[in-house]
Amino acid sequence: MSDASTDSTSPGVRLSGPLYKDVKRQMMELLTRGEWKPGEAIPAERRLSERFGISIGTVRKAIDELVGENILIRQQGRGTFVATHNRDRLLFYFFHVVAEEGPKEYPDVRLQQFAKGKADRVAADRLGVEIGDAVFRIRNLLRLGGTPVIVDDIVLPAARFPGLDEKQFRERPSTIYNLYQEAFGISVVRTSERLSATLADADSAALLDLEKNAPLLQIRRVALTYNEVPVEYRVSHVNTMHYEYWNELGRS
Amino acid sequence: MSDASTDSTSPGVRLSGPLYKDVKRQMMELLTRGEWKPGEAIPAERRLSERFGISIGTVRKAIDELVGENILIRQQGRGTFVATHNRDRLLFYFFHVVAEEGPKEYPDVRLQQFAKGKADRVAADRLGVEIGDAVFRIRNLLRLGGTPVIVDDIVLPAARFPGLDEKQFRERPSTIYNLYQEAFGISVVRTSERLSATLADADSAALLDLEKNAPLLQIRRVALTYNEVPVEYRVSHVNTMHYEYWNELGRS
DNA sequence: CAGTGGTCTAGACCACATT
DNA sequence: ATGTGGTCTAGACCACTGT
Repeated sequence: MSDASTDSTSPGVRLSGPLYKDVKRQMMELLTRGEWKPGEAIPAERRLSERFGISIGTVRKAIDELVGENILIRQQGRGTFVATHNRDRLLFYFFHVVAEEGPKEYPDVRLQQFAKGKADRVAADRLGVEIGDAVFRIRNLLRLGGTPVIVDDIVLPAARFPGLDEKQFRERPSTIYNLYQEAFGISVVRTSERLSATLADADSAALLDLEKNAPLLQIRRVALTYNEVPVEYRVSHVNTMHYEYWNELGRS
Repeated sequence: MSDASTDSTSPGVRLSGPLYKDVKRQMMELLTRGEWKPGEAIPAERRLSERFGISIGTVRKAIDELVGENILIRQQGRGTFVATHNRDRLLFYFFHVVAEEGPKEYPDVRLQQFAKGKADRVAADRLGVEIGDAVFRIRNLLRLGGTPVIVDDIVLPAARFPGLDEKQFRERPSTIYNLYQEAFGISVVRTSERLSATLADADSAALLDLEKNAPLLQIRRVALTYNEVPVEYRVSHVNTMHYEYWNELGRS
């Protein structure tokens, strides 16, 4: 219990710095390797403290950080679970388009296009692949309150989504990120977005039931999984006539 | 030092729930009342644990939460300080307009207008005051990389900013939020923003050196101080030709 | 009831900054 | 050398969930 370097759960070597950071890193490896799967409970804190041969408080500190990054979820009396992508999580963390007044709505997603293609310069750069590498291109139209509000153009690196087909997108029971997680073991943990104002092109205008050159909010998003690895590039165009992009600053 | 209910630093009554939440609440009161001032160090953790008659770990947990809300700042070996508004903090937490490529820049702010007026319906609603209450209206033009990029229209409730005048805005040495804090004891802790796409009106177009009806990113921001009290309403219009609004989701 | 996470304690020692 | 926050320990007890 004392020598971590001979423990099967600790493939890495204890290098330096705080012990709880090392424990956190080891837990991340278990997650990345899929030994702890989304939706499952991880071992109890007491058990982990015994396994790692450390104090329970140190285990808690490691878990605290993973909970803070929305990778684990604590539930008093039940256990600590690996986070899954459900509707509520999407709505709470990743979907920031809201009505001017009233509660948050979940969008009605309709697939418009599904195609295989090659990565252009921008997508390759954002996804960390080579120009010309195989990608999937998906276009979705999102409705809120019954009217079309958002056009999503998604680019996925084909190498990470082997066998992805249109059917999976149509039959998706929950969110898109849930599909990535369930079917391909890819958990989106964080996204980075860049927003700008543009004018509607003919395509977007038609889909969103607007005049050409109407003002649209453009969102360019990169979705990242564990260890900051990019897995999706998405360009959204939002009609902000009745909906807006909501954001809070200074929370962390 | 042992009985919190007779201690001058603990005016409230211990009601229920976790002890550290109560300690946090008491520390918030000290901050709100100005007994702990921005830039100053608060008493050492050991001293606080003695003063409150509790364990040092419990004090740390209360401080942890305040640090997480950017109200206190820990510095190992030096102490724990009440957060101040300097350029770096603004840039890091509250200024999200960045160049498409390259590092973050601090904007060059130029005052365009300063006037006293009455709150309209929207401003009154956002600021939690009555329609017709006295307000200050400030217009700033912000330059990045030498060119005008943002027009800020700021509304401040006059009641909270007694004696504010144009001179203070012109001679401001640091950020606007620093002025609020230094001159009026108002610490902006968090902001809530709503973004949409609009077309430039004649005024904005002239200031930003654009054609009328050019697409602009509109940001409507409410700035909040301790306990979610609104203190500023601001509408920004951003030319996103060469700069964009940057955001990260899923961090917390 | 047993098992889980949540709170709280009372210390020890470490890393860092200042004097 | 002193004082600060940062880490880590080894427990106790509480609050909650499920059986």
